[in-house]
Amino acid sequence: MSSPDDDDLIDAGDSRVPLSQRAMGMVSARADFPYLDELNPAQREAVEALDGPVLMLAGAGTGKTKALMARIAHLIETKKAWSSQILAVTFTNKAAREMKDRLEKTPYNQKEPIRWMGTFHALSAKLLRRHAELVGLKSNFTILDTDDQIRLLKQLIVAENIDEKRWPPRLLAGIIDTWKNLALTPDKVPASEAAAFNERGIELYAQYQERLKNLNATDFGDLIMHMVSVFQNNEDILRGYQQRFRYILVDEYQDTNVAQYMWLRLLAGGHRNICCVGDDDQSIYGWRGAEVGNILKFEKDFPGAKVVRLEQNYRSTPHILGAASGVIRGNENRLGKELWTDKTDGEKVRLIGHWDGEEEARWVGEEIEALQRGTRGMAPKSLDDMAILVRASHQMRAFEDRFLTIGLPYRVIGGPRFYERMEIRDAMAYFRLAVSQDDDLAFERIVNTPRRGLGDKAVQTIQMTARQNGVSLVEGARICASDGLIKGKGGKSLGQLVAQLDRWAAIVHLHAQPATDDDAVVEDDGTPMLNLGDLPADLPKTHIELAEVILDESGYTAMWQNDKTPEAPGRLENLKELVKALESFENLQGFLEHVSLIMDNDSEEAEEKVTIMTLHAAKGLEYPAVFLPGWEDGLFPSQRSMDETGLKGLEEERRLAYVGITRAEEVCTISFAQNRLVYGQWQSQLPSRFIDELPEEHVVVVPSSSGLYRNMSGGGGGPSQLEERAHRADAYNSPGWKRMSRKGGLRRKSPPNEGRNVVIDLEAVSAFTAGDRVFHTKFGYGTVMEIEGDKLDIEFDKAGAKKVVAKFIVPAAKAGDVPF
DNA sequence: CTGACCTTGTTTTTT
DNA sequence: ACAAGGTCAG
Repeated sequence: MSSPDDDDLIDAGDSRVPLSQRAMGMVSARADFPYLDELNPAQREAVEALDGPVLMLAGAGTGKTKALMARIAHLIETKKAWSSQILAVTFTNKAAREMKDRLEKTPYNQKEPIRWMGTFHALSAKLLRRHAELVGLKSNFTILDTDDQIRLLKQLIVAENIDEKRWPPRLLAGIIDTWKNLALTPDKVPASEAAAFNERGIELYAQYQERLKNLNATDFGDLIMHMVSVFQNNEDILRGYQQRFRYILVDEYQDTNVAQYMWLRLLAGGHRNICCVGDDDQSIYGWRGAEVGNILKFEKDFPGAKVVRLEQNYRSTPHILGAASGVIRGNENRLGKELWTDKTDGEKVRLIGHWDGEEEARWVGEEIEALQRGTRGMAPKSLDDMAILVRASHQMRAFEDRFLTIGLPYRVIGGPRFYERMEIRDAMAYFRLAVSQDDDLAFERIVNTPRRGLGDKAVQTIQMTARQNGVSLVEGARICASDGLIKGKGGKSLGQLVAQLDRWAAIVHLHAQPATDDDAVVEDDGTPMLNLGDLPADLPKTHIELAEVILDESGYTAMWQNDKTPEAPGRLENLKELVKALESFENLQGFLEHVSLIMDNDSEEAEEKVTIMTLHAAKGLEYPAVFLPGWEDGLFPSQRSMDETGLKGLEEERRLAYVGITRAEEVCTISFAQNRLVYGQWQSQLPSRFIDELPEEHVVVVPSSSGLYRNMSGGGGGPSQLEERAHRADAYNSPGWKRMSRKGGLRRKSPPNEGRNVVIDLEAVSAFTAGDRVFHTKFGYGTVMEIEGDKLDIEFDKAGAKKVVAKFIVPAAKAGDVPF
């Protein structure tokens, strides 16, 4: 296990603190600090204001990372601080890694890297491991993810005999999270909050915390909240860290929640050398506890704070900036900032209305191909330079379907993360058990995976036995197996499992060696250096081999090898990748400790692809060409957001629109559809109110094939906006539309423009006859058995029999070709 | 214990 | 429409 004190507060770094006074005299000629010359005046101001609180209001694309890097360089070059005295906080591992990479590339890269650079959670975990006992944990506590958290809550709810229907674990998890985001321990939850979920909620919260303590575990929220408690209740410890971290840098400050804010305030409390970088106009995570208020009241919280605005944008054309500014101007609650640029040329933001979502997707596909060829006098663009940003992930489907049929390569960002995948979590549960047999959650997860004939009943018996004897589930299982409490096949396989667990644990024990505390919060690249020469030859020699053995012996690998579903090969592939990831760690323990906090899977693909993702996922990214589809009231701004949080919600949606537009460098295309399939029902849509807010002089309306959207207005403000919207709504009440919608009825399967589709479908169907060999992008190869209407009955080689709409099918011979 | 049905709730997502 | 999660019969 790690030695938590190895670089504690009073390390060498602190005893030879470079006194600021001494350093001050040396800051004079700029020639000493050439990186300052690369900055614009605002950036330089932010960089040179090293002492005292600073708020860097950095608009989209204004070079805030550059300024941050320069600031770190400046802190070190002016000898204000050693790198070990700088605390740099980010929200995502990606941001932390990026910062680290970029810093390494600067010529001012310090001899030693900034060790205290990482996410709130990673840094908190690192700190909490040193002080775990103060909140009733051991230093090797495990960090549960959301899935574990919910399963635990579910157990609690069931144990308490509470109706699961009325109080779903997910809901309770959400409420507890909210409280934790506010740094409210169970004893501090105010009565007013309690009313929201009945007193029972607090009770359950307290029980849940108790249970976590017993499991020696934390959830994500705990990491921050526990550290706030530690700081609040232990002045000496707090003072130690205040002294150690002489300079604090915070990225994406607008995303901090209350608990994180307290965390920062406590740490910055002494010297007040805190520099927060953020953009109130890009605060889009209010729904998960982020407090825009934190950034809005910075000056009040840190009196005498210097506020620097970075407003020169290096990313987008003037029209794109103009459109974005026009939209964001609609928000009341903002500090105020206006982006500007040196650039002079560039196209206007394009706006187009479509008949329905399908047509929208088709049009975007064509536009992408046009951009690829080079259009409107622009040089050809790579697919990597284009992105489609949607409000909700279900919007992606239409694009995926379309791109699949025309063979346009795309990548979807988002979706389940690597370590959230079932197979990865299962494998990890095995590893966790090998390392610690006390891990009840892990045991529950894998006890019947692969199938061992141990269902609910058996698990209940094990749980009862464990509880009666006051031991872990593994011990309980051991008793059940040996005492024959579980009979037959199940009992036998349970005995086997326990024996295997013992064997793996023994091997882990053999491998055990004095571990070194690794300080790389961002990433660990320690190479495995095991010295296990004295192990019997047939035993796995490294943790990597052990992992393979575990997956093999448990039958887990075999389970997927025998699985016929098309996902199975991918899952096996993921398992291989997981084992490979072990290489960067010294042992299983080290791996497990870090994986919950740092494992991402952004593997770089070689092929050029269009990116499809949500607006949220796009924050911080930029693309030469951006498509913003689905700008329809109710979808964007989202109805739910407005219903739940009213004006606040609407303003956050507007910021989302701002984020979307400002992702674009050269080409920005906004679109909406007049009809959309919502929860299986056709709905007629109104263009988004944000469209009215786009200044006319920065927008050009593109004629669409359905031609229903004619008069584009500038949003002049005032009552005319409503009029305009109503006026445009007329387009949807045209005789043609009325006829369509009446004909469409409620049960129609095809969209209101059925005529066109039927033709296509029939064409598509007629291309096949029974017995044809065909290909489908998701199900693979198969044989046509029968034709029913526009659907084909296909017996897929891997995926079995399925009915598929003909247009998704390609003759096997030219798989990948466009079907029409 | 498992597979076939039925009910339910559908924004955004990190750690 | 559709996926996920729960229920219930074999």
